[in-house]
Amino acid sequence: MFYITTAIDYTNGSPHIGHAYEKVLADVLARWKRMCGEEVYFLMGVDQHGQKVQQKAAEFGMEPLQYAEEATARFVALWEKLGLSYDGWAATTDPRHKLCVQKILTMLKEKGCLYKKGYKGFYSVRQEQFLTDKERGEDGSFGSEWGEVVELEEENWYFNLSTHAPWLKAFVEQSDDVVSPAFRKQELLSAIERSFDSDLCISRPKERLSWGIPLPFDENFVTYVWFDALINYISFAGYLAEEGSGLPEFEKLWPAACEVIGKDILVPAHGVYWLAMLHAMGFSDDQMPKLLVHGWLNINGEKMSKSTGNSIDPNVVCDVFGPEPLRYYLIRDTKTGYDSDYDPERFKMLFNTELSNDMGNLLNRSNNMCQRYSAGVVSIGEADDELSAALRASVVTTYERFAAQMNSYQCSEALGTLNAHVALCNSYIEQTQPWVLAKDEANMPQLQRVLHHLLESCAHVGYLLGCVLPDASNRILSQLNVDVADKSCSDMAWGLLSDGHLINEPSIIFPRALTPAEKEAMAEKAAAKAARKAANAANA
RNA sequence: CGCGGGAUGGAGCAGCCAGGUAGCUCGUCAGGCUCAUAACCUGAAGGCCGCAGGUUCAAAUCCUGCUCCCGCAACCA
Repeated sequence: MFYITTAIDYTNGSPHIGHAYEKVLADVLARWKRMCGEEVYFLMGVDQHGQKVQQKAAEFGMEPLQYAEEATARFVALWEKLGLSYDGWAATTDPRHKLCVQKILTMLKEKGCLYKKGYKGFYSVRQEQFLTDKERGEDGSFGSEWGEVVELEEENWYFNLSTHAPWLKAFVEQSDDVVSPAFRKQELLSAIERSFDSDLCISRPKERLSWGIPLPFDENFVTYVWFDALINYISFAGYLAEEGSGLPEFEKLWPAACEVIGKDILVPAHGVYWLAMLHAMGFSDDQMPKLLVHGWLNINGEKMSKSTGNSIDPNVVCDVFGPEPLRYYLIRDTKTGYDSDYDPERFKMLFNTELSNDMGNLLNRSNNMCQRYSAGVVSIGEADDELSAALRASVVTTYERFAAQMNSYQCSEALGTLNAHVALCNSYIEQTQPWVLAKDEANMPQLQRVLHHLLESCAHVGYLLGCVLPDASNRILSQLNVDVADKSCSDMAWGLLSDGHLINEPSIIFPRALTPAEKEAMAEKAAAKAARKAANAANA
């Protein structure tokens, strides 16, 4: 079982393109594992409690639940649009989740992991949060942005994080795959150091914050939103679930094979709090989830932020380019784990070159020639030649490389592997020159061989593309009249097309995205080239 | 000395862990082809691999020091 989760998005605003990237990445991995024949459970969701939601709701004169549900609807609508194939939905206001959180709190209290303590500090009434020395200005006072600051003393419940720190440090040190990419480990280890001398406050007094899950043993408090949110990964996997809850069987899913998160929430939330929480609940070392940490999509090298107004709305991008081109761009132009830069020009370039010119055009020209020279019928002969053998060998290595790269989360590189085979096919056409072969009936066997090799290649490309672009994959395979629905990746081998196989009419899979001005510029360029050629011919 | 990431032809990146003639995509230029979405194929130009030392027969790659950029450290994928 491959249990994959994403961070649950906070419902205090609208999704931006970074949210979309994370979900598409997880979806691609989930689809890939399904293609490999593995059983997959893919969980996504929303984090609906907490202060920011309560504040936002108040701003709009709404109840927190109503506000959270409206925000949730915006996320769900985008996920629909992007074709995400999630199996479970984790909304933290779900009663089943609340029950699980409360059971865990009770259990931890019984185990002696929770305690109540007073805290005295400076509190910003406007921002509704405690301030630390870091918020103090040069002169030691708090800036005017905090409004009225009062010294406040209150009691709260704490989780004994520091008690688990030595275990956590040892666990992370010896593990070579708890977090990937590996370079994040150092960052995590230094964050763990900081947790040695401070416990985690896991409650908020109700008079300050009511929008949360009440502590089962102290009605005056609600649960801190991170403590609530992190539990979604197990609550919606069926942990401590009641009979008839409709949730999955926990023992089948856990531990999560892959929890996809952004680099900002590795520390302290997932790398420290979450692992320590699980350990406190009694999960053993081999029951710890694996974290896949991705980078950020920047805009012109700068962090995307609502305050500077450079946030990109994925809905708009979908409307302009379509959801699948967006999926392709996000995966292709981002090296998993690192930051990347959102650039509409590169977006168009990658789509037009790799998908339209190379892959789409390959299918189109292959299909066209098959229609023209062989009435859409594939025939398979006995003879062979070196170029064709090399093409078949490439299909084998393409599967091997693609699988290795996807299994190590290098999705962009996997698409590069696919493109390399496409380029080989285009080169194969130039070398075999089917349009020349077609001129002489005697060359028919060779021509048939070339067409067969091209179309079979296209079918494999279309199949592998399915984890990133499911819709385009279906269109390619249906054009080739190939059904691979019940095949897993390991079943795939040369021989999808049998002798006499009939393919369907060609149609453009990836129409080039060009503005009228760009089209005109291309036409001019082509005309100039033709004119130059004519002049050369005249000179000769 | 807080922590992490980055600096490679005009642009974006790979290569670095396991030293050995610098690779990919786009762009530019020149050819070729006409099956195809004015697409495709071939070739060329363009880089002293951030700087300075060191180790070595040999350094983009290992070591030391430095410079510059980005992020985290403080609700935010």
